Amino acid sequence: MQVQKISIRRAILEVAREELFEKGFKGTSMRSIAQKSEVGLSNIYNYFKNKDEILLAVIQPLLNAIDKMEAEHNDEKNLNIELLSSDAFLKENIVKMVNLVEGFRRELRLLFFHAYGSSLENFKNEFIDRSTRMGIEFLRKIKAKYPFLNTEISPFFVHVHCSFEVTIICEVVAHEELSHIELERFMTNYMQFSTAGWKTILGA
Amino acid sequence: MQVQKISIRRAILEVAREELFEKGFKGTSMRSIAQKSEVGLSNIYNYFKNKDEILLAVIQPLLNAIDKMEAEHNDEKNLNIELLSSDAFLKENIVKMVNLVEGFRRELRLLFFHAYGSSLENFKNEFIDRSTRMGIEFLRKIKAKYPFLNTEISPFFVHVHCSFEVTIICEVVAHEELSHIELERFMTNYMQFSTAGWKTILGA
Amino acid sequence: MQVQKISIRRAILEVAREELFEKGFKGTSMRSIAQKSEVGLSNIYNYFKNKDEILLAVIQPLLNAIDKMEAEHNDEKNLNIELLSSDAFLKENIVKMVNLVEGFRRELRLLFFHAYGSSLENFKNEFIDRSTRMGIEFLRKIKAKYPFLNTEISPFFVHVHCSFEVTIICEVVAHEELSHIELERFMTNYMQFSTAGWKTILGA
Amino acid sequence: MQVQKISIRRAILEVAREELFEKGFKGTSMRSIAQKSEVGLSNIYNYFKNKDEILLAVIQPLLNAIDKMEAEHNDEKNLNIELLSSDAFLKENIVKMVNLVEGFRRELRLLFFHAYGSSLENFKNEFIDRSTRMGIEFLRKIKAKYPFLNTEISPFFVHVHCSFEVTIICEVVAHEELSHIELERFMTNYMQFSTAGWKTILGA
DNA sequence: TATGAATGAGTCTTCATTCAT
DNA sequence: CATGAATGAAGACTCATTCAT
Repeated sequence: MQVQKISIRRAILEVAREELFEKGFKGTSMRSIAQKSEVGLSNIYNYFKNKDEILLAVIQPLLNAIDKMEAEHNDEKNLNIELLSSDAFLKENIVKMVNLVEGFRRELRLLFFHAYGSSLENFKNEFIDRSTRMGIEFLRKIKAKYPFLNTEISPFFVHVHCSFEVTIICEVVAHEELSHIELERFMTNYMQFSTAGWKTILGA
Repeated sequence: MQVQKISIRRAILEVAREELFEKGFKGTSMRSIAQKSEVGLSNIYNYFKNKDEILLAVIQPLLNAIDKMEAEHNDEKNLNIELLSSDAFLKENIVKMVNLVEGFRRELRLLFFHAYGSSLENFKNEFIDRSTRMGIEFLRKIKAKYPFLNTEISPFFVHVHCSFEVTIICEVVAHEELSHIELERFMTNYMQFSTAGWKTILGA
Repeated sequence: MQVQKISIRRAILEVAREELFEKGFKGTSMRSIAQKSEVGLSNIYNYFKNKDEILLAVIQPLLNAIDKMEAEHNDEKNLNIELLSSDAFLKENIVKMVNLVEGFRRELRLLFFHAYGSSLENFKNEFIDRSTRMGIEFLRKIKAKYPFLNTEISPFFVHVHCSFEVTIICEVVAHEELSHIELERFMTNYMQFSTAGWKTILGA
Repeated sequence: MQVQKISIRRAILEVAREELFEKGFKGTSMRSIAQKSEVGLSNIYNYFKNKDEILLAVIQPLLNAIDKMEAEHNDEKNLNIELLSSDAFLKENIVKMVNLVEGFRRELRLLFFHAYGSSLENFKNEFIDRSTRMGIEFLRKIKAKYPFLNTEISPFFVHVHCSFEVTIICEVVAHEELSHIELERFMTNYMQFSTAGWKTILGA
């Protein structure tokens, strides 16, 4: 019973994953999930409240990974000026992002590009807003620790910067064909660009 | 006669504009346009071939403005290293973008966020790709003119950079509430950031 | 005025011909005729009562040719037993048919295959019925002239035979790719077949 | 449950049959089927993928019968010259056809005359083509067995002959009013006609 | 004569979800 | 827990024809 229940749930999810990845949220129909998973259409509703919840379940692992990343990012130990402008720090960040992409490419594509019509439709913006708040808070704390820094930075600039980071993720997700070497070159360019930028802005 | 025809076309378009701005392409139904404009549903098809064409008509002014911007941007006279790293040049660019946003905020929102299902669904990506090609070409020419420059820049970085610019537009579009002064501050920050970044990368 | 009227009528017809030949009666829309002939949609109704009448006008030349053929076929001078079973007579008939096809291939295709929805939808059957009546009458007369003949022939057989002749037309129409030589061979076969058949049946 | 499903499917089919027989494929609307069968319009789509599939279901018994006839017709044991020119063989064939008509009159009318717009639109031609291929093959084999026969028969004549057979079916279908006795007389005539024809052609 | 505008009924199909059993 | 049946609103688009001017 319990066992079977789990196996059916899994069957539904496996099929739903493929369908969602392939056709996006709107393009995926409950019917097709039912047929391909060989679970009765209405029975699906015994396992998931609605289509949206299926999407959530499919995306959940990615959501967890993102949460984890956010938590780490927000860690107090990062409150360090040397870290901030060091290549290592930046590199760590970007590598994290790339890892995320490589671990969850299809989920990210679904979440960022094909969640139209679902409750996650605005996830990207919400994520950016969350990051922005954290970024501003971070600047506040840094200022407290290193008073000589210029932190009179436009909150909207922080916002846009967070949006940039998501943009990078999106672009890497979208360009599956990128070779590893091309990605390396990009990262080098971006790090130089970004480090120089931040140094100038912070007056560090 | 002629007058009336135009007036009805206008009536349809006005209603369609509102509907599209409000509910996006998919969310807008021909029925609702017909009802609200008090034009017979089938009669609409005497004025527009299909729903997509209505969207096109609504978006056209924006499309024209974008074309114009692209053309200017691509102008040969910009092939100048001093311009490139000058605040003035950058500022001009960003101001153009902001103007575009202020003139076509709702159209841009429609085009970039709610064109799902229409022929303009991929406009953003196509625009970025176009910009990328132009950007790479620009770097090639600049290199020819100033051989000492480092232009070994990852094409994907150029791509991402173009994507950044679109991101800025999107963010400004999305944040209607931004005060002019906050916008100014953002622009200052961004220009510093960006100029420093490009200088470093180009080794200029 | 009068001149122009005729020229417009002609313009409509020319376009309609193409459209009808290409897409059949149902597939041809008044709108497309209007657009391609550059005549106002509603103006067409000043020249033709409705879509059906356009079809009639297009088909008219063929209808005339068929009428003429029917008239000849029914000519008293054919009331001759030697003619009946002679190759020459048969050959004449079949050659007439082939000529008809070569002169009006597209019209025939339209009339026989793509008149669905029009008043000519049943032309084929009506034509066959007419031919049948004539055929039966012919047999009656022949019997009067040559009493020894067996003319106790099933009326339905006559009907089917007429249907066969139309079938031949249809098949020749449909197989545009037939070489002349292949057609000749077919005609030889058919004439042998048919002559032998009729001789046996008539007991001649 | 299972019972009801079948009963509803049957209800739909019964109504659809009548409608299709009465008004043809194009003339039959899903709406009318829904209303007359008292099944929700969209519910119909739980039983049939689309209108075409309903037609298929209605026609299926006929299709099976035709398949069976084709298979028998193609049987090796028919490869016999005596059979070929014997009345018995011909009679068997034609009787089969007449039986088919009497068993499936309305289906045949639907299939041959009113399937416009469906996937069976070209069934008649496809059937004739299939028969033609079989006929030509048959002649080839017969020639191998009886080398003295003239089998230099125009492929197009074979084609037309197959078309004739279908024509007979069509005509019998169309003339419901035919008495049995009239049909018998027709068959006698046709057999005489046809036997004489083939004998002459084959030089047998 | 000519035109643009209008009509209105019509087409098939899709979908997430719920209900009764 | 499972199922088949049902729902009902919604979707875009087509067409021959007529009307008012």
